[in-house]
Amino acid sequence: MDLAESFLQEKGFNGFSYAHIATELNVKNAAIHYHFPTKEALASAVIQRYRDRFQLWINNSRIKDLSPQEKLDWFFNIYTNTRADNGKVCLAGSLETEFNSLPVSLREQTEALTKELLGWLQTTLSEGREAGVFHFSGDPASKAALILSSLQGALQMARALGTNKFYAIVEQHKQDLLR
Amino acid sequence: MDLAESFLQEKGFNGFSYAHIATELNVKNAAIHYHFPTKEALASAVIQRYRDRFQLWINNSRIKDLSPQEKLDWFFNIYTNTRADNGKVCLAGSLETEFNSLPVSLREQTEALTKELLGWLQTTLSEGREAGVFHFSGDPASKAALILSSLQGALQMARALGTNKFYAIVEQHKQDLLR
DNA sequence: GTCTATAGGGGGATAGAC
DNA sequence: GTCTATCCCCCTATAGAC
Repeated sequence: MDLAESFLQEKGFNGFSYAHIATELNVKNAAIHYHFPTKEALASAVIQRYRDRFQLWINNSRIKDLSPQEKLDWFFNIYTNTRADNGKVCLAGSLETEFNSLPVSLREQTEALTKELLGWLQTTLSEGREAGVFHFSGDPASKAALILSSLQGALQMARALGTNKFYAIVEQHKQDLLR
Repeated sequence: MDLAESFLQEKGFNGFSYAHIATELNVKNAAIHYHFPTKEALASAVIQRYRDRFQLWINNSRIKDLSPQEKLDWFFNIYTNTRADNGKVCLAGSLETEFNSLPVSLREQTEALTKELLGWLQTTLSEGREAGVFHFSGDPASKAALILSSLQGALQMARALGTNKFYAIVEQHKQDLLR
């Protein structure tokens, strides 16, 4: 599952195969089919684990008790680390790009994951604006979608233009919010 | 080339085949190989045409003489129309997601396309800020990258969450700039 | 739980007739 | 310039031995 998750973020759903994983593990691809009968089942398990992990994080007091700025920094750092890790992209973004060729169960998982990321970000932005540390007009849901879409796009753009472009975008978001 | 361009934006480079195009045209795939010997050559021609088209647009007085706000609206409308057209995504975003599995010539084309989009957007943002109609702090290059990355991500996100989410992001960008 | 072997499909690309 | 026919590779998935 670790390898599948990495491949999903590095090559996309259509870009990796049982053979890639099997080779890395020094087993045959039939061994993987024993644990995950279909590629769809494998990817679904990976996304579910990813969602569970995020829920564990945001419900843990280590994150829950942070200030809005610290929460936002923590969130941005997830993406910075994703970029640093072999130029991976956001799991949600990767799946959305291939959405049209995805099995239905994976589309649902992708939708659920994206909504969970957006929901947490929206709440954090609301808290920060009420506390007077974030400044933006309009609906927190829209601002959250703007930021998440930009982070997804920034990780992709960094593949063509380099990591510095990604950093510039993150810094611009901070400036826009803290103005 | 029209079909290849559509497929690139709907299914990605690895998501379409000669057979798909041939079927639509009621010809055999060998006929396409006569005009474009490799898939790489076909995609490269499509991207080049896309770049040339964009250059024609921005150098045409119909766009060149618009106000900064009108230019930005025109640019946003390109993406709105892309979304309305079968849920396509940005060509640059599509290619960046599959960047790791792309032939070198296509990586270079992707990089060039992205830089051209960013360059025009940066210039337009600069003009608008100098004219006092756009408000943002920091480097126009960073703000341009933020907006472009968000538009790319928004088209992808709309596949999972619907067109309204895309509209909300565009409106939020306008509010952020015109505040 | 992993192996060998293989079925069955799709893909990019080419040869040679017309 | 398009056709038929085919090659060869990679893919997902399965059957059955161990």
